Amino acid sequence: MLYSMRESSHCRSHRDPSLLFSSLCQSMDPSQTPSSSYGSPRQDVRLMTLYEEGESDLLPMARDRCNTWPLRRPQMDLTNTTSPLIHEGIPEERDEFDSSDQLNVMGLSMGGDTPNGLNDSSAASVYSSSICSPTGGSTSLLFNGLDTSAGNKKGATRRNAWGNMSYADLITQAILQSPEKRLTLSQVYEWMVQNVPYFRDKGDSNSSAGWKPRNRCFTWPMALPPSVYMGGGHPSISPYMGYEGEPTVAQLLAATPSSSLQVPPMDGGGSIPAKKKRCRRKPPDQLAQKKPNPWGEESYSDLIAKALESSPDGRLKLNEIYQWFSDHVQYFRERSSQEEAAGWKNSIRHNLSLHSRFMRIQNEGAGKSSWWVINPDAKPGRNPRRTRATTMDTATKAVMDKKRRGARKKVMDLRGSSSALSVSSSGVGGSSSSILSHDVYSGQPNDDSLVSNYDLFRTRAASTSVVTGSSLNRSSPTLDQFDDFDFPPWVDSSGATNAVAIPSDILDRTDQMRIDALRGANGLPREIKQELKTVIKSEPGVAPPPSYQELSSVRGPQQLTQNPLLRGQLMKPPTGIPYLTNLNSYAWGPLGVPPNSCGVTASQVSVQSALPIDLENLTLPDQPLMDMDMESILRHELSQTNNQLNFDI
DNA sequence: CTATGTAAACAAC
DNA sequence: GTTGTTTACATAG
Repeated sequence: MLYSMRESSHCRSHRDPSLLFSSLCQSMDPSQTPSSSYGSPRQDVRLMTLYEEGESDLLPMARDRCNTWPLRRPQMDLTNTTSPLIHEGIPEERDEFDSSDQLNVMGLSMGGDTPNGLNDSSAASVYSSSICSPTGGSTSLLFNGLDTSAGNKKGATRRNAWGNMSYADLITQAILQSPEKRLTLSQVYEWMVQNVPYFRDKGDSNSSAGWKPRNRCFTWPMALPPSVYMGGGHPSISPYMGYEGEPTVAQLLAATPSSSLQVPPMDGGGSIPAKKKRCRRKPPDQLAQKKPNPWGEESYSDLIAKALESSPDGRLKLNEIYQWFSDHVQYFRERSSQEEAAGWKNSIRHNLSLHSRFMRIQNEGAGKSSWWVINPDAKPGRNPRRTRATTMDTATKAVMDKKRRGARKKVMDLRGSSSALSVSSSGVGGSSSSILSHDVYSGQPNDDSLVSNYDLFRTRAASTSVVTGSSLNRSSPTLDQFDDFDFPPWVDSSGATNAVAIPSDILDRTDQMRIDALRGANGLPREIKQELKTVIKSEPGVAPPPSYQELSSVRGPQQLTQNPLLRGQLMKPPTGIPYLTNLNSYAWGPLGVPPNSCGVTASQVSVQSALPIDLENLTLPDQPLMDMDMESILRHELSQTNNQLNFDI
């Protein structure tokens, strides 16, 4: 019961009345009181509403972290409380409460503001049955009239944050007051919100959170002093960020009802709160401002982009981005305290990670934060976000399944026709296209397929290992979603190599894909060159170079296509790499773009110049990425594995 | 439906 | 604690 507040309090609980109690109880955190709504949730001691209303002699115990009320007691058998059925009650509700007392206290604590009153001191604890609504499938909670509280009455020595009434009593009241003596779970919730001040304060519209307290919302303004951009001196700041004169959002918000701003009403009375109290909700008067955010029109990603663009190097570390926000946007400056900034900093990080518009470049040295840069291949304006795994699980996965079936069939056909599909590999560089950016996944070989596939498969592992190399262990647990994908034999289900291992030195040297290395391709250590020769000259099957998939698993597709640090002076053809000529011999176009550009090659080249040289060469395509098909992939792999396919089908 | 904002879990460092 | 990734959800358009 104590765990997974978020999970069990989600909408699921609305469908399962058995979760009512757990949900309700999980939502009870005595540390979350209105008076502490802007404090740290981890602060320990709180004054509860009731105490603030005159019973401060009954102070709660200080505790580290408690998501329920009351504390677990030793005699409780938690195994029986993890998912109590509603008709069973829960231990907390069974033992110590005097319903009459609670009701009286309840009436007192509610200050008489309950519309229907709570004067029925005979109300019993709730032991309800449930029936399914024939219409909406919503389950109604019925008060079945049993009063089992008689044997459990003890002194009313305990208080809840909302008063002395137990949940059972509250629910009882709710049900008894309903015309039909039955309520759906959501109606019970609503009743709570409307009739109990404590819950009213917790009536966050995020219904999945129930009354899970969210006592911090620093990203949407309260009624605060004027919030304006501080864009002066920064030409990248658009005029709207502005400056003076026009009424600010915050000013407009000053007259906003607190219910929409998560300002806890401390009066404990009267007003029926808005049902939806998501803190982001814009007050009506702000809708007319056409400012989607309290700081202005620009999104986080827009601002991040501005920050990066305003940087001399076009790159910033995370904390520098933070600082830019604070320095240039008053809204964020006004929320610079650690606690207040947590929200918008989180949003910044979220946006950085989420948008293909941004790229992370591993900084040198352990413990140093990365550089963030604008993805030079990002389209102007909006760029796609990564597709979420849920999408992957549904439509895309269906596409993948279809593709996979086709691939299997091809493999079987190939096997059947010949075990020796003779080597027709185009050589080391001939199969450099990434499976991750191949239409194997999307079936939409249009211009967007590269991006979309990248987005789709920019997992944590891929994206992290993209540039860092050494951070391969920083893998995403969500890679599990690919468990069902038949990785090629050289790639195990987690994306790592299997049948054909990546030479460890190659993996290790992906660390060289760092900002410093990106500044020039000259001066590569002699030993690396030698390794390069060794790898490249290796015979297939003896020391096969990593296939495109392997490298993709290390580098990811994005960094195959871009390296913003090579823009400008860095976007020049690599020089002084004579040993590349046989593999990297394309002519450079006038803009440093190889003539065989297929839309991604321009930045491919730039990346290659920044890679450890062996990796660059090993991934050089001498045919456009998009021209690869499954058959050529298979042929290539046959050529690289002594003509033995080892698909684990 | 998409874009965005917000919150949070989680992992690596 | 910071950084980074990801998921989930709410809201606006």
